[in-house]
Amino acid sequence: MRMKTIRKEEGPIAGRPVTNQRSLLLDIIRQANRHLDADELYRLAKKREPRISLATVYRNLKLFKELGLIAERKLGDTHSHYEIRGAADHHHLVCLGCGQVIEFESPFIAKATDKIKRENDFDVTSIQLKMEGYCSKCKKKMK
Amino acid sequence: MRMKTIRKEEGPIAGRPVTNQRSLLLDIIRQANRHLDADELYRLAKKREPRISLATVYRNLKLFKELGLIAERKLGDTHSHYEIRGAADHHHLVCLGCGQVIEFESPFIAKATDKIKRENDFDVTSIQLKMEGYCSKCKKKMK
DNA sequence: ATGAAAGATGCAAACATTTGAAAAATATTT
DNA sequence: AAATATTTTTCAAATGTTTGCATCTTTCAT
Repeated sequence: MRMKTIRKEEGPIAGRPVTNQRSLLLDIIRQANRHLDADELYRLAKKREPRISLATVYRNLKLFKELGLIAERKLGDTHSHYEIRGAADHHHLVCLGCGQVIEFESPFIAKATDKIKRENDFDVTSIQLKMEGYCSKCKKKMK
Repeated sequence: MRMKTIRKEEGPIAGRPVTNQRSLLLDIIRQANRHLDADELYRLAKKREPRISLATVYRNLKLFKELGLIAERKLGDTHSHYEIRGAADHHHLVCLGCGQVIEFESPFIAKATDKIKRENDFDVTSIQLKMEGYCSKCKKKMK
């Protein structure tokens, strides 16, 4: 029995060369059930592909994001985290006082997105919504 | 007639020391009717305050953002732009193919924000919403 | 299979932003 | 008005991310 050939259109990385580095990176992100940052991903990848470079990690993160496979999270000031993009998009509310992060979903946002897509005939591959401000505790402290 | 003393609570930079650098930076941002990036702001500020440092620019941009005075825009990959925050919040739709940026407002987003504020008793000082994807032209090109 | 073309990788360097620490400025208390 | 406490500024160094270029790999068409 012959192996079935995988044509490019069928793979998740549509129309792009499938390199070892590329599928390794996507594998790692898929199997990690958490937010990873670029450096964590780089160190995990090095275990199986020791010559991989950090630039390749960044370039592929950018590609995966553009293809809508992962979501980039910029919650703190210093660096981004990445995670597999599941069915429901969720967003973040960040308190500038104590740093707590509240995740939320919103049917209003989903509606807004649909409308935007329709009105502009756009194929939206990623949504980044972050609201910042002060939670009730931190509000009080500041008075 | 005596000059009226300005107490800190009355100024726009609530409860913070009003330094030359700080008010200069806010002035420049106010008078520029466009998105400025950190480096542009730095060079403009240097004309009036030659010893100002880039670190001060960044630290104050961060402060102004937290106070809700300006909005940070992360439209490209490389660096942020900043603008005075007007009455109506607007958001951005970025095409990853051709780079065009469409600004939009949405009552759905406003509703979502209100709800989030109420449900979490949060004081929201900034909203960053960016959608990325492919416009109708770029969609077709990719086939 | 083979060769040409397109695209990806690794390295090093550039760029953008954040941070620690000492000195300076501003605000508060006496 | 002086002394003290608080916050900001500057400089330099560290961190995080992007990019140019030469080389290598994958894909496509024969």
